[in-house]
Amino acid sequence: MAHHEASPVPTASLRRPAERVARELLGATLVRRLDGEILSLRIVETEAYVGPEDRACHAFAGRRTARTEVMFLAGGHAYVYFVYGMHHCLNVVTGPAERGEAVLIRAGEPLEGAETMRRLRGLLDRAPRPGEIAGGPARLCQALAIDRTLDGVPFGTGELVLIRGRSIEERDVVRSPRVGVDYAGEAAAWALRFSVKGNLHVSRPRPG
DNA sequence: TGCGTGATATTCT
DNA sequence: GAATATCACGCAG
Repeated sequence: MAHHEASPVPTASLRRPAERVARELLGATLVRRLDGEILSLRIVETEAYVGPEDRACHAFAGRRTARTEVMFLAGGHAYVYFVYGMHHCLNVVTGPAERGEAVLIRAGEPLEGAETMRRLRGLLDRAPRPGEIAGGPARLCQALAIDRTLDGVPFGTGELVLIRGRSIEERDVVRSPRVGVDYAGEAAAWALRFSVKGNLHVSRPRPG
């Protein structure tokens, strides 16, 4: 048993700007409670979607639809969307209510419940390589059984919890452009992808 | 390197 | 309403 109590990421800290939250969530632990079992992973890669002025953000220009509605809740809620006909992606809503910004959780390093995550990923028959379980936003959701039923749930009170981790040193943080947002004009070049330098669980394409 | 796959947003009638 | 374009991806090959 660890000496220090596991302390949740304070909700107030999630109500700050997405760029800052994305940086600070590196090294934090994402906990998923699934049928009483605890699955957890250490967050090693995130992306900030900074709000109305960000063309890559689903809530660009304040666009408010059935899908994006939870992005306008106050920071600290989960925003889960479905894309490409088969994939889910998990975001942490950030900022104050009505802003429409979020942080995409892109990759994690399995901690507790790795066996169950392997099963959920269909990788029980062989030894997965680093990053194969949760290296990528859709893989991470599959490994943690996250889908739209979790859209809008608050972090910290049930199925999803964020736990503070040892903070990542500045020299170990890599900033690079976000993945798959070439359509977003000048925003495509903004360095809002954060990852832990050299970590093998970070998704492709590798930053840098 | 292609492409599945279906929800979503946008643009028509 | 309906047609169409697009997509914050992953895997096969």
